[in-house]
Amino acid sequence: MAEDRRTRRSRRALGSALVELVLERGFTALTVEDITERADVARATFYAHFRDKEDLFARVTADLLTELGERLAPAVADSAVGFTGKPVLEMLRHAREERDLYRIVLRGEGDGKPLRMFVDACARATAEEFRARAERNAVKPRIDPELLARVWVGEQLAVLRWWVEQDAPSLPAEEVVRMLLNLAMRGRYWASGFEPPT
Amino acid sequence: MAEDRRTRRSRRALGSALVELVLERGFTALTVEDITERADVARATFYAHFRDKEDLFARVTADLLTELGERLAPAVADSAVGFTGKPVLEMLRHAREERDLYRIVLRGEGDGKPLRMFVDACARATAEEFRARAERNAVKPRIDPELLARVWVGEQLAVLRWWVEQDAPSLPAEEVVRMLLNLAMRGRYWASGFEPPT
DNA sequence: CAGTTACTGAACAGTCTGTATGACATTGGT
DNA sequence: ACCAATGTCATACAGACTGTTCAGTAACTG
Repeated sequence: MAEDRRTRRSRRALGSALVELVLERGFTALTVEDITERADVARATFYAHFRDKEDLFARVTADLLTELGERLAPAVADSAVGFTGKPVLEMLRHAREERDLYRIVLRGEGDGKPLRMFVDACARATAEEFRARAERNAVKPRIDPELLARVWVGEQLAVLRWWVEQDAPSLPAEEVVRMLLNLAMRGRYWASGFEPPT
Repeated sequence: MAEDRRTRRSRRALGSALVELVLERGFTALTVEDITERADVARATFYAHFRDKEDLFARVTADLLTELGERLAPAVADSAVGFTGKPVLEMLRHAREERDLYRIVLRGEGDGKPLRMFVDACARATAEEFRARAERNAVKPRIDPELLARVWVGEQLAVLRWWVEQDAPSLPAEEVVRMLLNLAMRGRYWASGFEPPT
C-alpha cells in the first residue's frame, strides 16, 4: 500500500505550483492561497501536508537532492581516480530537466535556505570524495579538502547558475564541462589566453 | 547642508538593527516592528525612510557595494598586468570589518536579492577588467570573459563564505589569498597533492 | 462493497502591513 | 537667540495573510 493517490496528486500539484509561482513573482511575494489556487487545491489541504510555504520549498528541494544523489552515484564511481567531469556532466543534465527548480534554488529564493541545502550537500559529498581519493592514491592534499571542496563546488555552481539562466539556445552540456575542466586543471592564465606560468 | 542629523541617526540605527536581527532570526521571520524596536525608533519613522524591509536591505547592500568599490579601485589598478590577489585581499579585509553584513548577504537572505546585487556587481567589474587586460596584453581569451569572470567570482565567494562563517579564530586573510591564488593558477591536481598534469 | 482516509469550504482570532493624523522635538540658518 | 522647516512620535485604521478547526462530501484501498 503505497501512498494514497489523492495525497500524491495534491503534493505534486502544490510543488509544481510553488516552482512556477516563485519563478514568476519570487518566493516572498507568494501567498499560501496563491499556491493552492494555482495547484487547484483547497487552502486547508495545504496545511494538511505542509507547515508553511518554507516547509513545502524545503521538501521540494530535498526531493531534488535525493534524485540528484541517485543519478550522481554511478558517475562518481567512474571518477575514482581523478577529475573526469562525469559528475558535473550528470548534474548539468539533471539541471536541464529540472531547469525551473534549479533556477529558483540557485537564485537563493527562500532566504537562501534551499540554496544552502544544495551547496552543503554537494560540498559534503565532494569533500568526502576528495579525502577518499587522496587516501587511495596515497597523496597528501596541499589544501584542506573541506575548503577545496567548497571552492570546486562554488566554481561549478557559478557555471550552473550561468547556464540555467541563459535564455538563448544554451551551449551543449558537454561543451560546458570541457571548459570548466580545462579551467580547473590548467588555471586562470591558460583561460585568459596567456601561456601557463612556470 | 548635508543630511539632517536626525535622519542620519534613524537610517543608521535601522540598518544596524536589520543586520543584527537577520543574523539572529533570518530575514523572513522579521517584522518591521521588530526592526524599529531594536533600533529604538517609531514604526511610522521606518516608513518615512523605506518602503518596506526589502527596500531597507537593498539600500544597506547598495551602500556596502559602494564602499567596497571605492576600496577596491586602487587594488585593481595595481593588478593591471595579472592576478596579484590584491583585490581579493582587500575584499577579505572589508569582509572582516563588515562581517555580519557579509554573512547575511552571502547566505542569500532576502530571497537572494542582495546576494545577486553583490555577485552581479563583482562579475560585471571582473569581466570588464578581464577584457581590458586581454586587450592591453594583446592575447585572445580561450574562454568567454563573461563566463570566466563568473567562475572566478564564484570561486572567490565560496572562499569568502567559508571564511566569514568560520567561528574559530580565522586564518589570516593573507594566507587565504595565497591558497586561493595557488588554486586558481595551478589547478586542482596541484591542490589535491598530485603533480600537475602534462 | 465497506471502512478508511483525504479533500472541501467556511469561519475564526490573531498578526502584520502600509497609510494617515496632529502634537511635539530637534535642527539648521539668519 | 530665535523661527521656520522638518523629522519623530503615538495612535488609529482598514485590509491582507496566517494557521487552525470542523462538519460534510468524495475518493481510494483492500
